[in-house]
Amino acid sequence: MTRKPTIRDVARLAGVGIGTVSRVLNHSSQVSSSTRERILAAMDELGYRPNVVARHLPRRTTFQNIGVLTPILFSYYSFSERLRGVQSVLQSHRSAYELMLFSIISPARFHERLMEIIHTRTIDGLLIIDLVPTTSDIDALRVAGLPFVGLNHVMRGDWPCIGTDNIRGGQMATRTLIDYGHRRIAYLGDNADDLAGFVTGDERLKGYRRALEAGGIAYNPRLVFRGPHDVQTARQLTHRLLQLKPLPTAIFAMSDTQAMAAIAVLNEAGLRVPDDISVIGYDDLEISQQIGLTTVRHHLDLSGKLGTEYLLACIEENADAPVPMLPPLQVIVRRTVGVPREVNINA
Amino acid sequence: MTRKPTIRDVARLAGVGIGTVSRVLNHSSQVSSSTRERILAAMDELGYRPNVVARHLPRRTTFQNIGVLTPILFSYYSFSERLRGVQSVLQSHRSAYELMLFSIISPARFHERLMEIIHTRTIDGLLIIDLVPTTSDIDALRVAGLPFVGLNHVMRGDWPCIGTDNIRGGQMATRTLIDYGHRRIAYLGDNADDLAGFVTGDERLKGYRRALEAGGIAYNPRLVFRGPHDVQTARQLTHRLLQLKPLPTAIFAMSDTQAMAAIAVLNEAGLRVPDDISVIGYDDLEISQQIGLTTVRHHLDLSGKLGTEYLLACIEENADAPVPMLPPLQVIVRRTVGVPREVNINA
DNA sequence: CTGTTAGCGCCTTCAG
DNA sequence: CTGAAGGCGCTAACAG
Repeated sequence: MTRKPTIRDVARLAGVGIGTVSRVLNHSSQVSSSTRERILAAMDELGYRPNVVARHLPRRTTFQNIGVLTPILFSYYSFSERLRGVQSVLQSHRSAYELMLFSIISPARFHERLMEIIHTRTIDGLLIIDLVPTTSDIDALRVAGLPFVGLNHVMRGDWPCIGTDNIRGGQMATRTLIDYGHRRIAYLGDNADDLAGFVTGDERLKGYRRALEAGGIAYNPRLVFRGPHDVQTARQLTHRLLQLKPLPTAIFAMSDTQAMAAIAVLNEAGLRVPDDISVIGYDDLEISQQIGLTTVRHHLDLSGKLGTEYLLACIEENADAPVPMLPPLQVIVRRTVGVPREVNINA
Repeated sequence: MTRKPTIRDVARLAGVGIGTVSRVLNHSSQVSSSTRERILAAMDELGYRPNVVARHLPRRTTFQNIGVLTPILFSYYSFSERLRGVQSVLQSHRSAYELMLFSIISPARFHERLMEIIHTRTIDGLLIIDLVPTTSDIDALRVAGLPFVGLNHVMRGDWPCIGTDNIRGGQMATRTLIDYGHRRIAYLGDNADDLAGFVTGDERLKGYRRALEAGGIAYNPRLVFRGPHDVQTARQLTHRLLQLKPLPTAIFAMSDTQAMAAIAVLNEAGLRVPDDISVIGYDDLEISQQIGLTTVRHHLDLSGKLGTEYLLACIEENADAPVPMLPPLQVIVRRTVGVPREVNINA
């Protein structure tokens, strides 16, 4: 007998019925200590381990997992700060849910991936970050009876989500620069072509355009630099930006990561921030405070917390839990934005 | 009938046997298209969804999950970069494993948590990061037949792990400062008291001491600052460090996060880095390059990759896969370390 | 306190 | 091509 021992093997060896073995497995007090000992010994001798899957079938319980679906490679520091919020709620929650992390590289496969998760995974709820499910996605989620909560740019809808207004955030950032007197402002963001579906960058760009318009500044597409959301690309884009003449006097980067990369390149080129050129980011990472980056705070850690709490409420109360609200976006003024000054390194 | 429909309900409605329903569920070609249509219609009408757990029982398959066990709050940016490596391997791997994230706050509960994971979770393998399982932990893992790989400070052993030599890293960092001429070097690290079990900080401190010794410098415990591994604590510790007279001429921070916090506080106090005081970190986060932090590179992303590849090899080949080796540690010289200069802000 | 009996929902032979 | 039967490993009444 080389196969894994089952409850029946244990019962046979201990000379009892499988019911009794099941009782000791479930810590029932209804077993005399002598037979308990005998059964424990038998388990030990056989190296018996209860089959986790089999236990759930008659018991009709779930695995107590919640899933997080996110474009992880998108901007991983902010993801990390958000995840910290998720974890802190999960760990303090009375019913201990574990975390499954589903990430997608290509938004084109979002739908496909979602279906796969719904039908083959054992989760009790799903938190969908930075991605917006379509109507058919939502239907599928509902039909499957899988509670879900979105954490993204959608402000309201007939599905549960905690929205954050990226347009407004982009507008606030750009407006800040304009208020300082800037009129030639570049935008540094991710690539809409590759990332259709991850609309965050589009939204913030839209906010940028609105602020320009409100400030009476003409939109100039040559001041817009976009590419895949990673540090190397941000650096390359900044190098291209440095070819511009005249140079922009300020940059709005759609993420703190890109802002920091830009600042690095600017410094390497001999430009001082904010004396020669101003930079504002978006995220307010914990690290941004340390390096003095002026940025837009959208409460990453808190959003992870609220999203998770909301999801848990949806799972457990089953009713329509109240939708939590994130605090308003905030421009955090630090040291990378100043008044404009014309410089020309391309002279 | 308000309960969830089962395969039997579908069979009844479609007027077929459950075997045939099962066949269409499993995309068997052995079903005539007419009956398939009928069954599909019945499923649709009932809103039938196969029970995921029940499918696994007779099939004797696993859920294809791999777990990552880590002290997540420990230092989450480095965790994040490592995780990126894990995810990249998982997503490119032919058999699509999903990721379960188990984090522990208190190392005291490491063992307990591990047992819980082994016995109640459905994973095919476990990657244990920055934590070292005891002999009994390892036994339990083996008895349960759960493949596991460690990613930590243990360099070798009778269990599968990819080691990184924190002592040597700490030594290299400190040695670098000494080579620049520093003799009064502070150490900024995490708190051993709270975090017994997370020995990373102890190891790097040990390396610090060895380097001092080799450099003929007496160890001064008053130059050692330790506390919980978070930005606020790092800032407070740096403030305390600033009370010292004379001031140290250099700081070795056991993580880049702490190094950046320290630099921020130093700057706020009017000290310039590295002109007035030098700082070296440990991690080489992606962001560290951008801000010019001198640090020790231990290949975070790559370690996540190698660890995951190794684990997958252990799972699939079942044999003793060759233990991968991380490239050697490297001091990355950037702009936060210079020659010492006595300054006294406490005059 | 304990053994026995039904399932949990599905897959997989095995006959037809 | 299809139906019926017999598990997968365990839990949960139910009788004793």
